Amino acid sequence: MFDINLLRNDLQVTAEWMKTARGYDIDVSAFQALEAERKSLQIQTQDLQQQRNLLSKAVGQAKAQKDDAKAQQLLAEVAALPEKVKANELALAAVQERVNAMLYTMPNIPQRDTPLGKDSDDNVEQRRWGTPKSFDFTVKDHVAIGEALSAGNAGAQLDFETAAKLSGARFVVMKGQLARLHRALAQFMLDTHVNEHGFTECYVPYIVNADSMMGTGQLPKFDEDLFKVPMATDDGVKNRYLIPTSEVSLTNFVRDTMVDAAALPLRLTAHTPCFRSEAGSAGRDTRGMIRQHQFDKVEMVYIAKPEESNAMLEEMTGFAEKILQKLGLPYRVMRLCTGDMGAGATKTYDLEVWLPAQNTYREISSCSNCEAFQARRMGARFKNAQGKNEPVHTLNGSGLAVGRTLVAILENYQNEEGSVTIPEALRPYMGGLSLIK
RNA sequence: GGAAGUGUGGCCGAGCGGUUGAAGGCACCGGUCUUGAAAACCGGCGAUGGGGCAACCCAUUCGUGAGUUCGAAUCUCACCACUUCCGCCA
Repeated sequence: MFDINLLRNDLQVTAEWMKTARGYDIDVSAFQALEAERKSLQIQTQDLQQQRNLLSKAVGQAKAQKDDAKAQQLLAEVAALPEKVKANELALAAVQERVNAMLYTMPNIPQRDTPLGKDSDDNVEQRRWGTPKSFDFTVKDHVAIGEALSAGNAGAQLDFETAAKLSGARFVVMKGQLARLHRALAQFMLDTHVNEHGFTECYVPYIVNADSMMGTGQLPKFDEDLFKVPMATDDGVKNRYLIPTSEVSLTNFVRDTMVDAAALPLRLTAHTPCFRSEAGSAGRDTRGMIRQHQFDKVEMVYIAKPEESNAMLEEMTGFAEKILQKLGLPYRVMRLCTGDMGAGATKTYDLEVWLPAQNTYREISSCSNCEAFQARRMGARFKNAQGKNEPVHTLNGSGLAVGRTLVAILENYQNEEGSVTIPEALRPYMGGLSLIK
């Protein structure tokens, strides 16, 4: 949720930056009018409430003193008040509702040093690691490689046809060693984060309620990207939602809680499937495993103190890079420009892995500092050094997207005769196997 | 699915329709004592929002939402969550 104090205290400057960075128009005069209305209504309402409270207390006192005449007189005096109070309360709630709707639908404010830009073309490269291998044969893409690998009498190791029969487009079936490689990747990532990076491994629900989706910002604005699960309750059917990322489950751990300051930063990780309807991306990446309705991801979430959150973003990004390094996959780190950042983020690094068949780098991880945006929505706070309650900062990043990592391994480690070499780091997870063929 | 019960501040826990934001305890902060610490003792201590330059004042808040009432933590209804027992079950 957008910080209302930025609008109250620094409206012009905030509006200008939001326009420049997000192309988002804050209606300055509408906000000021709404604030003025809220203010006068609130003062008026509270004044009426006070009158009612004082008179009611007096009634109690009179009755305690057995002064019935006085009590009757006071009762006559209050009689008209409750109705007025009620009317004012309703009007105030309506105005506050409008203010909230505004704050809940606004994207977060990017950090000031964010590179300006329209889309991914304007992202700024920070560094590269590894050198793309040169092949002395024509490289195949992961689809061709995987479909040519045999799982014996079960058919191809990578099977989109069967997946389409079962579920439709944008799903995949993996079999045999490829399925095992997929599992191995998730195990390897999780183990690395837990054993070397100090994360707590978590198992989390894949279906969450609307409050959780609201907390991390998927709702109310991005409803159409979510898969809904109608669940019967005593008063009808209510939607729950399949998680589009375990960021939702992990970050909402701290919803409505006072987090112990001494416990910060919290480093949480989980391996889960992610479900995305991919509404509006018809025609993009239709071939292969790059863009699916269901994919696995190992997620990293931090709950941090405000003063350390940017440093934690660097740390988290480094941990994601570590996975790629261990797998020997060339990548580059991009600082996202204003136009390419997600709505909740103030600062984001994307990791892009080299895909030889596409002859380009493709996103495999995204690490963001959301600052207090989600924490304000969630009511996640801690006691700061001054003893005041303050929203925590939340960060999330992929560490990594498992499906896309599998794609990168198939393509970068392919051999001329169609086999795929298994990176050293994964062999312990593959029973010592060094080659898929 | 059936039955019963519970939901109060950072945590535990008391609470009669009336000056109850709510006893008590823990934790925390300040102080006394001590070479230092602990213990003991004294004092302070919820949150959110609003008004005010400020001292301060006001409103809201006892799972959530409606309702009864001049007045609700307390009464009524609905919902949510949790606990226990029974049934079913990977």
